[in-house]
Amino acid sequence: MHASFPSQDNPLIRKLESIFTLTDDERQALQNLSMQLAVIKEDQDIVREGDRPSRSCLILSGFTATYKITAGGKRQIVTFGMAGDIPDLQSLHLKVLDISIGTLTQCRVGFITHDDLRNLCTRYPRITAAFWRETLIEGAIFREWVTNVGRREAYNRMAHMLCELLVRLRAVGLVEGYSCDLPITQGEFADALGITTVHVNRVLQQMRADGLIELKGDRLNIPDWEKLKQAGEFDPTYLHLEIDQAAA
Amino acid sequence: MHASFPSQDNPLIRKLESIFTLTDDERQALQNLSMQLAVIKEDQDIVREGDRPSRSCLILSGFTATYKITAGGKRQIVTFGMAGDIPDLQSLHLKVLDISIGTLTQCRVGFITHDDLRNLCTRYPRITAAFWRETLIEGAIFREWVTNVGRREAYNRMAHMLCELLVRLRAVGLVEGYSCDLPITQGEFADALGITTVHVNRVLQQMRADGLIELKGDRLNIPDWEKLKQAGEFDPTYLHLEIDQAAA
DNA sequence: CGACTCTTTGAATTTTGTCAAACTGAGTGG
DNA sequence: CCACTCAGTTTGACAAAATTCAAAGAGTCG
Repeated sequence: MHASFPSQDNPLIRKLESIFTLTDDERQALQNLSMQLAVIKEDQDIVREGDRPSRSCLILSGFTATYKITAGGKRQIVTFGMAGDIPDLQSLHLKVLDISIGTLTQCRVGFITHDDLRNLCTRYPRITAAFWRETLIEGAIFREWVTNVGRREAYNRMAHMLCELLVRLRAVGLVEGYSCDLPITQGEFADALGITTVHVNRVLQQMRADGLIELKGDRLNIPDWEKLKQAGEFDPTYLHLEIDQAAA
Repeated sequence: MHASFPSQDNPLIRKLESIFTLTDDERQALQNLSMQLAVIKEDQDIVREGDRPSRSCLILSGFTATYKITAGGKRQIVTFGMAGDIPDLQSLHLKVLDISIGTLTQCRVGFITHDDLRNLCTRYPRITAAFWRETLIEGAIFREWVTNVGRREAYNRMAHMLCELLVRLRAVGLVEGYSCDLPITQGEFADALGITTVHVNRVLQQMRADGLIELKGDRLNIPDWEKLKQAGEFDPTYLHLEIDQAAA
């Protein structure tokens, strides 16, 4: 089964080109990568901690959360996944998954076997480098999250996270101006920020009152990007985008 | 300039063999890797956020901290480095550093040029995989830290970090029984755990009173490993060691 | 013996969590 | 079309965890 996106609308290619310069050959090879398409309903786990998958999962549309459950039963979301991401690419080299990945919305995904990925990497060493780079950027995002959770108060922490989401969404074409769909509940933000739902709610209200955000239902609008960036102490360098789309 | 360790005492080989199975050829190639040796005093930065290094830094002995400084001037340590680690291996594929790395103690290090690393990877694709795997494990450690900082209280957070340090040190042969050198100050723990020095102090006292640890100066001893593991909800899976050295 | 860094202590304050309940809005089935 | 359900949001009062500030010990090094 082959994905049949025009190259421009292939989320994987679009994503990789936001962090790496591909040749025509490489773009074509990625275009020809076979994947098993699937639609997964919201609030379903795609993979679970402890799994030993033999394939990885490309997100074509929708949102996922990569998370851990502590022994005490608390959930920590360690990153959000969006179109173009392969949130379990690590499983190519780490046999046992140390995280679970669940959908926040209905998602269209493409499963790519590790064998196919390995073949692709063998034939195109620069694609190895591109994927490696992608996992390194993912690592950079985790580092920033450690810093965000460890060293910022809830208000600034939330501001920072919203900045990151906007920039990452813009890199894959999912932002119009300073507005985007953001189907993340307050409970999910809480699990990502390491605070409680109640506190997320209070912080969001304060941010609305301060004119930093307009957030209603699944829709986010940022009336004052500079102010939000400042509140979140946000500097997009760690996202390592080829073209710095956060300049605006 | 060549490092002249017998293979068993080459920290890089020892570290890679704790997470990957090397052939004799590959071991030899790593053994022959040329590096510029240096000794760096304690409390010195090796590299700084914003740098664009053309080489990476192998730690031969001593401890480092990888950290960020927030706009508000607070420091967050995102991981500790020890013998065998290449804490800025990422710079091979990410041009601009998003973190700084400083020494906690005097360190012996070996600088390896990116050109040499790239040549090695081209000639030995399995070494590419080994290095990639190493960076993926580093990513797994960041994920665990996000969870630790986000979802555990200070006491359990500290217990978890001590467990991780012991297991990682054991993997490179720096633990005798349940004792090791641990030249990390309370202020540094504070910056790693996302709490204050004062609070670190109170937590450590409580842990001592509970019989979880004996910590004096640079020396850590763990009289009751099971109890400490339980307090930290520690499961070493995320370290992805080849031989699970935490089983004991 | 200073000079220093690191550790320890106490009291007051702030941030965040807990608990419990009410409110809102979108969908469902009668 | 309305009552009902259900997930998500909002509110208030109170409690717990962690911070802040300030100062006093302890240990090490020159």
